[in-house]
Amino acid sequence: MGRMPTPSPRPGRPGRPPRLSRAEIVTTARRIVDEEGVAKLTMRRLAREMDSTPMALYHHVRDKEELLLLLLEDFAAHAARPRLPDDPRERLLAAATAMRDLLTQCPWLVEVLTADDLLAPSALWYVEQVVDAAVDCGLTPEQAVRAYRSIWYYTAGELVVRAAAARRRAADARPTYRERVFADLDPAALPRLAALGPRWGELTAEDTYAAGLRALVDGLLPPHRTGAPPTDMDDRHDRQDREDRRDREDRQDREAGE
Amino acid sequence: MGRMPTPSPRPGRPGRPPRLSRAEIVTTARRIVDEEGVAKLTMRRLAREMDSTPMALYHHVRDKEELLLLLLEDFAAHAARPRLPDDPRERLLAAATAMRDLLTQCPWLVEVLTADDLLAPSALWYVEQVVDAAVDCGLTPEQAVRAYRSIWYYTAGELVVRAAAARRRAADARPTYRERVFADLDPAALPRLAALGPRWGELTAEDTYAAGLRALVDGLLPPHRTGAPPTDMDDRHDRQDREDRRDREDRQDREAGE
DNA sequence: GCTAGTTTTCTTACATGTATAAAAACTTGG
DNA sequence: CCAAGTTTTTATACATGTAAGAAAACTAGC
Repeated sequence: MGRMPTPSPRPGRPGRPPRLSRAEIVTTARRIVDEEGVAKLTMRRLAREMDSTPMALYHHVRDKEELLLLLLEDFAAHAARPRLPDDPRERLLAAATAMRDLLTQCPWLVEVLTADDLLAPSALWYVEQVVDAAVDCGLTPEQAVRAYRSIWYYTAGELVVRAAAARRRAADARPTYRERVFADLDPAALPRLAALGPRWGELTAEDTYAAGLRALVDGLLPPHRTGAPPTDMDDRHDRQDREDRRDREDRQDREAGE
Repeated sequence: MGRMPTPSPRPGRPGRPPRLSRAEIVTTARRIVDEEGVAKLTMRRLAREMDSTPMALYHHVRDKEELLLLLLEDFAAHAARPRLPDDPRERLLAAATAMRDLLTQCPWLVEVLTADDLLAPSALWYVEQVVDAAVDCGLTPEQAVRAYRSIWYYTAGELVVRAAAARRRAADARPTYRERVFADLDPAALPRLAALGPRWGELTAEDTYAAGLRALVDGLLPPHRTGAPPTDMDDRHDRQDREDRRDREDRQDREAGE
């Protein structure tokens, strides 16, 4: 089929003019993933969809992993960035949560997560917000990076584990291993787990990301200096508005345009 | 080659007598991994090593993933379990750290981690210890399980990310993507990260597992109720002997036999 | 010994990611 | 128009996990 190779194939350029482009590849890949799931995205399928050959793709993309990373970049670039609270601690929590929400929507992420500890360039915005908020909470830049790393480990782990659990559930409920293991626990050797017994399943199904994140952040940041610890269990609405809030808002507004 | 199929092939059993066994498969697989790395462990190679065919393996093992899980089980079963401190908080930290140390030694783990949120049966001992310690710290069993899950996410994430980083380093230092991304950060959009700049690399190389774990546990457990925090930094020897300590020790001793 | 049933093994085949090398489609300089 | 150089595409090939089904090697009943 006659597709435009690319609006401007750079006229004076030597060599065979390209019929494919990274952008088109990513677009097509995304369409396949959106329509039929990431499992259907194979290099051959993608090539066929573009009236090309598998190996032609490899001149635009190093390997499939890079393709998935580009997919993530594309997704992150087009995602709306949330408005973050002013209080630095809440901002940190919100940024981390938003990052996690974003990544949860990317089914191809799991295969990329095991391959790169950082994310697509567009996702770095979230990293920046977390680090910045941590500094505003009183950490040094170095401590803030370490704090971010801990949060990232926690987040990445949650994503990987939950994605795996979902995949396993999808693969028509095979009662493998794990179920068998938990069926016959030795109460003498593992009393706590045996006592939990069948409830383990429902407990691990809970979404505890937010609670765990809060705990982690509690431990990472210097102690709260809010008024009365016992009474402010849910004072997440009272803005303390301590510092340079305006600066940050300006910055955010400028970048929020997508 | 004439190998014993298995000492006792259950004499009265109908059907073709097996030449392979799970145990032998796991043993051979482990040898290959130990000698030449997990990359060399393929179903074909494993079969050849046992004078068999790839598909014969599939009657003893559901798929390669289960094989890797069995490898982990084998490893965990033969690993020495550490003696844990008495203070429940320190015990929790020690158990989690020991678990992580164990898993760090399993190069095949990364491919399994994305597939199962729990581990081999033998590794459940660590889970039990963490949950038990958390309960001793004052959490309800439900809270303890949630706490364990948070710790597991953190631990799994760290393992996955670090393994990926190591793999990337091994694949002859290709300056892909990530490096390029961090080379040209926009200081206006990402001031914190840009300011870190080249130091990001060294900071992410640090091993901060212990610190992050401590922070997480700090946040997960109810506040410390030790007498004078500054003075008893290392009172891990003064047994508080609150509860059934003897029971636990007995239990531990019994199982410590490798 | 023969047949039926059962369990394990083997043969063949397919889809996948991707390495290697050849071919194609251009540009530029003669 | 032709030769050399450059970039993209194609053809072919290989290793991998594993599905499907045939074959082999045994036991029990006749």
